[in-house]
Amino acid sequence: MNEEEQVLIHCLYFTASRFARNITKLAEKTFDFGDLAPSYLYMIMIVKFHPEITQKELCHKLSIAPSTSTRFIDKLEKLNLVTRKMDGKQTLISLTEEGERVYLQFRVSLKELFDSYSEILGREFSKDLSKSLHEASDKLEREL
Amino acid sequence: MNEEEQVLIHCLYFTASRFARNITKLAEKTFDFGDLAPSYLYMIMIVKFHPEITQKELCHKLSIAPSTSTRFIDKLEKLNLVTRKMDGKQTLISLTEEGERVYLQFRVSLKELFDSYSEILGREFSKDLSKSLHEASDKLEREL
DNA sequence: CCCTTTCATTTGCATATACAAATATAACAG
DNA sequence: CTGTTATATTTGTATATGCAAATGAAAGGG
Repeated sequence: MNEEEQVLIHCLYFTASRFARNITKLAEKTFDFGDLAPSYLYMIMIVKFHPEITQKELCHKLSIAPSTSTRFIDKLEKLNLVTRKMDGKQTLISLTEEGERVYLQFRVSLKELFDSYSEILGREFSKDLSKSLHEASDKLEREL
Repeated sequence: MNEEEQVLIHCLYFTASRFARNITKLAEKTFDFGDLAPSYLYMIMIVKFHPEITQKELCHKLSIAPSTSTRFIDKLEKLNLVTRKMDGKQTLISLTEEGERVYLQFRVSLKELFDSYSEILGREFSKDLSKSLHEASDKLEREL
């Protein structure tokens, strides 16, 4: 194996970005929610489990920047999937009924996605990889 | 552990995107090349190892879309780091002398980045994770 | 040699995402 | 109660990235 390949295989930044692109492609194929990209659906899920969650908390749970969350919520609100409620400095987010419906569909798609990559990568391997990524993110976030 | 956390930890799409965001942040802190984002540097490295590589081959090695490669090369050419040579349908890319210099600096930064995440995540863990991601990407690309 | 098909690159357009600056609101010190 | 400080959100702006359509160039059939 030559030097180039060594670097490409061992650089976590490179392998992680590449893998994220590939799995995003798979997710986009699997989730068919019109113009809703996969990441919006995770936001919907978090809100489902935490009605009246603050925007800040949402950012934290999704590991996204506040500005990104503003734009996500703008879009979801326009689509009538969530509602904003101002509360002092904070903004509280909840699902609408339509949002609840989308959530249910999302759970079905999520299962499809899971089956889809499990078939390609192996069920155990996928599970372990996901767990490793989760832990690694937690550690990085603590340090950054 | 509740249902939400289960999903967030076990969905490879979610954990992978999140981790990619986090490690990108670290990479951007480490690589200080003015307005050159990390991904450009990988392109420079590939070209370093394969002078006169075709654009198509570059896309393949980096797992990026052709349009993305066009824009990357536009920028690198403008910065005088690579040259384009048209050859029939194809375009051949090579490094300029300035590009070679940037490559050398990049290698130093790459080592820093490696040390940086190794310290947070552990050397072996990082290596294994990177290898897993590499293999998983290969498998996904074969299927998609 | 022209016409059609094929392949590589580019361009137009759209989206996710971030950072920094601006804004809005609350909290606190005196 | 007022001025300052701290915190949450939004807005302006920029970049990476992709898809689909357009372009350009070669290759092959007649």
